Amino acid sequence: MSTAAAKQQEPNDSQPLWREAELRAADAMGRLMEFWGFRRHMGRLWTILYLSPEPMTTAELSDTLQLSSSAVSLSLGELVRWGAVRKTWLPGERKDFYRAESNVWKLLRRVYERRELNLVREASDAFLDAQRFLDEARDQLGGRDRERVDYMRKRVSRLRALTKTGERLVRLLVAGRALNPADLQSAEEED
Amino acid sequence: MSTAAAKQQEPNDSQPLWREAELRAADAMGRLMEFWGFRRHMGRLWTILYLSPEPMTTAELSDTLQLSSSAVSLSLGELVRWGAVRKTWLPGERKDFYRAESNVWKLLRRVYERRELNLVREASDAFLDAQRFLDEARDQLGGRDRERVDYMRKRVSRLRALTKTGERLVRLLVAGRALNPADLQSAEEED
DNA sequence: ACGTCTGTTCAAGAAAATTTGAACAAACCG
DNA sequence: CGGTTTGTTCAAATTTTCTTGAACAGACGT
Repeated sequence: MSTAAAKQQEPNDSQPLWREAELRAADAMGRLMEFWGFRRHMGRLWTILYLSPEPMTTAELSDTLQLSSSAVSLSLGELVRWGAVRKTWLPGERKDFYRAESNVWKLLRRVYERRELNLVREASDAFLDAQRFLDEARDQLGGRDRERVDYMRKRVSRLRALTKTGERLVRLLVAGRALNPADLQSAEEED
Repeated sequence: MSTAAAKQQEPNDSQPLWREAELRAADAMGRLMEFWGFRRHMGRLWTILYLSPEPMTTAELSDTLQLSSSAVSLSLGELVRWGAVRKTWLPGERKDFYRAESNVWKLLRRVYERRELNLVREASDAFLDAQRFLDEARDQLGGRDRERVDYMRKRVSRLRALTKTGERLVRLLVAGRALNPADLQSAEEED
């Protein structure tokens, strides 16, 4: 009965007994996601879906988390774009239903592939740009200034090596291969 | 001459030739840091210091990046707390000088140890809490509702396993050991 | 075709964060 | 000491991000 009632938008006073547990888990995931650079609601919504044996509607979600329908629509749409949530339709129902993609590892790989890889590549390109500017400057300078530019060139190239290493690391992660930090450290030596 | 002049707060029009390169690199790192959840200025300041052969003063830094002295003080202080920048003093100088910690790997480890480890542990604890609430609820329910709670318990315990795995992963990273994603995936099975 | 039910988009309002100048404090010099 | 230089803290102001309600659009059943 309580299960069935939960399906309708039910008055705030008769929450299912497990609601508290649900919310705690959702909030924990929300904090993780927020820290990781996503909207906090994405983590919360995903968790509610992940904990539900049945696909849910936006109405149930906004009821559970006390969110406006537009907030749900926004974050849910983003989750769908990231492949973290799937739309499904139940026969005889007009509403959209949603279920969580439950393979978290797959999700992680996708995010790293689409987002982190980009990020690190852009940084790498920017360092390359910086190097070009330094090369230009070097040609016009001599003496102490040229020495200084040479120092900077070494440092920038080390930064670039770092991002390249990061790129490699993310690629390995995305490919599901083993990571060996020893490789990573090799890019660094003291001064 | 230009080198010496840069030491004083110099009028905006006579920038050293390498300034552009410096700024590009600094901005790239700023974006990385911001994405990683730090103040963007932390990345920029660190980079300027990292590219300088000599320790620098706050005045030089605020001049280079066009930041107010309070902004420099704030972000620089945070960098010092993270061990990413060191104060040094030059004989005969009253000002504080700063130099960048140049072992980036060491920095990464420190951040993961202090920040990410905490984060993941808190999430883990929250999931544990959620489990307790579910156990309580389970005792008071029967039939479909109990089944539903049991489903949720399985799922929450999978989330908890996930954060535990994350914790292990961060520990390995911090210890500089090899990471094997095969271990990580083991925590997951479809439904 | 019309009215109803769903979901999305948008712009205004609210909330949160960053930024800054000024006040304060501390160290140093003569 | 008194004055100067340097660094930090604070609260106000700005910017940015989030949130929401209302308008819009699409699909469906009658």
